[in-house]
Amino acid sequence: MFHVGGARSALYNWAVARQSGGTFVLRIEDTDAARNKPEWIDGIVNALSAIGINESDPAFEGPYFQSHNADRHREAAGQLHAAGKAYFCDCTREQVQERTGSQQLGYDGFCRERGLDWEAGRAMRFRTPDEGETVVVDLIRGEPAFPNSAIEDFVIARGDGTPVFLLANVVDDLDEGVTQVIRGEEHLSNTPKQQLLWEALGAQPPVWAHLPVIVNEKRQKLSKRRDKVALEDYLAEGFLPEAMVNYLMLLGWAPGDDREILPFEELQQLFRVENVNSSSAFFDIKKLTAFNGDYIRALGAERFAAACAPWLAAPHAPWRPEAFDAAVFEKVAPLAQTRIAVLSEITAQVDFLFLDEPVADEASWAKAMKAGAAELLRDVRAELASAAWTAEDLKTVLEKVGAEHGLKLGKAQAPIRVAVTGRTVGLPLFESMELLGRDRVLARLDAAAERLAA
RNA sequence: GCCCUCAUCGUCUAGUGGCCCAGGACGCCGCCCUUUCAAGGCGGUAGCACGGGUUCGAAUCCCGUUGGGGGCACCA
Repeated sequence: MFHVGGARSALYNWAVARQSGGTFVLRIEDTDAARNKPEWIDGIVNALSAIGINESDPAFEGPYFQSHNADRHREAAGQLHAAGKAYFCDCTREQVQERTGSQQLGYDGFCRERGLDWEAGRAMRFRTPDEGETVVVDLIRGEPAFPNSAIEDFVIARGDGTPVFLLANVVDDLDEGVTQVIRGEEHLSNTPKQQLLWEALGAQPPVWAHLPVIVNEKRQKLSKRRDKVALEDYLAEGFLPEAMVNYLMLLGWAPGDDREILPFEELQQLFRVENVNSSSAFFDIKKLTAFNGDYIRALGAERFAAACAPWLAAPHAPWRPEAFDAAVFEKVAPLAQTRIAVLSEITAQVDFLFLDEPVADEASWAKAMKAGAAELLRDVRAELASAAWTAEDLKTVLEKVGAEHGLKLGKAQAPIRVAVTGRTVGLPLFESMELLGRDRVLARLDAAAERLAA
């Protein structure tokens, strides 16, 4: 699963990398090799590729697993210990809490001067400065300063000797020559720790850019558990990658002029990390949907048909596969194109053309089949039996019969529409009837009349 | 509890001391167009969290208050 927040970070990184001639590094950040599954990389690479971040591009570096660099992580831990910048500690959580008398206070530095040697079960802690402050250079937030006294001697290697994520990340970034890190705001508090590590390892920390988190309607950070956050899910539902990319780029940043719908190429050039907003942003599915509708309407006939294809076949399509007629679809496609905002909606727009019987939408039926509907249906049916069969002719017929019943076209078409398409709203009626053909239209009118009589 | 951070229409944002009695977009409402529904066109609704400063002048700078978010693991 690829998180939309991750997609936005990736897009921003990608834009910066391509602007500067740098590279975008894809790394699966998990220090535990046992947990690394090759499918993860495939899934993420596919998701990135779907939004235009291609593995084959020279700006793309990786992908690889962090755990593959485990030896280097250990080496760095050893280096820190040898330099006296880290020490071993055998305290348990309970012991620390007992000494400090608090669950909130962090580690008390008990083992700092004990000179413990490595032994299974002893963690390695980094010796943080007692005074001064650590200043983080952040392109989005300025230079937040963290008092060193508030940073406890944190663990950098576990009791089994394996380095933790915090250290592993620094070592990898350092080895790869990373100079700029664009990541989520949730990492900001850990940044001073990482910077201390960079410095202890004798290197210059990178410049950071901590993006505001993406939140739900309750203003909480989007989470897998309660929110729909998988990029793949949105794509699978019929959001176009281009629309998603456009929307994501604008979540926390704006090009500056009043334009919003822009191709990625242009957004990429206009993008400036330092102009990214610092406050959290709400993931607004309504606006995403509006963007998507825009992108759908801009599609050429061929691309639109191709985009719809998955929804016109099993398992999405409710009709028998052999009932689908591509030529018919091609004719109504332009009419349907302005009526859907998400591709999955195409099915309900055209289903009456391919279903043996139109769907029975009871609300529509109740709304349209009022008093007089039966008579109208009967008279229209009689005229239609011999009328010329073009949309224009059909309209003329209905206008005429409607007038005889004292109805304007808008009112008269309603029962016919429900009888023929099953719904009160949908594609233009006469064009639909023309495509459906006389036999099927008459049969449906008969069926409706029958139901009305019962 | 401690540390960090954020604050412009409901939402995403423009705005970096006068161009702003705040602009755009989504949403919502209305009108036009119209065979329904859309699309399209036109119009409307709605905001600088609060309180103090600084300044001739503040959405913009400073301080405070309130409210929100994130982090503080031998998780990543």
